Amino acid sequence: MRSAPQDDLTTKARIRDTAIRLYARDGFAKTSLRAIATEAGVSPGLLIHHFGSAAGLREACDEQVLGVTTERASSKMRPGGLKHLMAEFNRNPEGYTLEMDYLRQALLEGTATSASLFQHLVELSESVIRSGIEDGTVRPFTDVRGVAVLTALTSVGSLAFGPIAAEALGVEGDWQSVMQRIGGPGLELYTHGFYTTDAFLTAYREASSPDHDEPQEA
Amino acid sequence: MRSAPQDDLTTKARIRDTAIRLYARDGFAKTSLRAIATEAGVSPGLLIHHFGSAAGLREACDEQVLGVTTERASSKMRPGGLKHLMAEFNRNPEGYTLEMDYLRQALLEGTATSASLFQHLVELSESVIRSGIEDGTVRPFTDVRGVAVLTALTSVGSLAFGPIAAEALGVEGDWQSVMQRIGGPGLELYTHGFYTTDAFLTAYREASSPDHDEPQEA
DNA sequence: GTCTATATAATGATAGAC
DNA sequence: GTCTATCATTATATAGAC
Repeated sequence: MRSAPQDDLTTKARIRDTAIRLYARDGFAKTSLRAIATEAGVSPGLLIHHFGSAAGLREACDEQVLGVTTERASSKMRPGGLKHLMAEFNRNPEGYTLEMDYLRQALLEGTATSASLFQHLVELSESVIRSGIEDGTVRPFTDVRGVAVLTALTSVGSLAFGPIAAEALGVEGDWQSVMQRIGGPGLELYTHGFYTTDAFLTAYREASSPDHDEPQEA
Repeated sequence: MRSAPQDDLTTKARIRDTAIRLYARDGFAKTSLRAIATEAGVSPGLLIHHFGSAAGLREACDEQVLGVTTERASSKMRPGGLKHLMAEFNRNPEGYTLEMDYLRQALLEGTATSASLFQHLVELSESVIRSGIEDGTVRPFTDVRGVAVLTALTSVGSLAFGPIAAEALGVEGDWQSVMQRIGGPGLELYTHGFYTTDAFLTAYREASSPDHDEPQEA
């Protein structure tokens, strides 16, 4: 589906796609209009002509990437479709790298886009957890939203710091390799837990029980 | 211990501390020498005089923050001291915000510093897990390093995206609030697991058993 | 040690020819 | 639609006075 990204496109679209590629690779702050123009084989002024400003170009890129991603995600996101989506990702991880790398940079940049992205991820996690609790496959957590935020944090952490984690694991490559390596341990953790004892949890609960509402002082 | 950061310091040290504060608050890319100089009440040229270049100042700040942090961490990191460190953090979260915010920015920036930081975190996680396995409080995971990387990813994810997660949780404040809110759910997850059934884990293990070494094709 | 003044490079953006 | 030329701004860094 992305066989010929260079041809059969208007110059404007070609500029936008080049920008997405460079943004995804080098980040937003380090990617200048000149660099994009050179890479796309046009003059710097043309970018302004088409997109009005650097911010305008950035917006167009955001719109494109978010559009492609959410469309792809929602088309696979009917009940039980999450598994399907993960399977498709495993079948063809390369097909998702561009958008994922772009979203990674957006996350690291920390603007409104990333906040909205994280929000969506939490909502998704929460709905998955709730339906899991209903059909009995997921434990009935006392603070479902808290768990949703925690899993979302793990997800964005893996996305954002996958390249760094790859070094730590000694695997070459980027976050895809990390995802594959971490899938097993993660599933093990999510199935059997981490601790073999309730001691830590009960200690924590006692410390934060109503008669100790200031755990700092205990 | 940080009662009077402005007084009783050489001008050079005062510049450095001002830089750390601005870097921690606004990030490295968005903090210019001029901004630091103005905030410190000196001329821009003086920063160059003392630190040679912008990169030199940055290095001095890295060294200072990493020095303080690792010293503080290692002094508390004798066996079983992790709990002590967390308790101290809970007693006085504000005392750690400056260094944490700085490290957060370093992580988000994604340079060599952040890679080294992540490495340390993985090593720490792994040693904690291994000693936990030895004394029987932690499950004997098949891939200890994988679990260590996963927990490290969760940690840096929480640090890096705490402010964003705070919005999603509706709590005001930054990552400290998130940490406190997430502690309970995390402990619950780490004690009882996420799923109520082994089905997902066994399915995964069957899919990646030796006779299916290419799970994409299965 | 500290300042002022200036050099140099890179950025986003404008104007107008083609 | 596209380019060239230019401007204004901002950044780091230098030189030399005090």
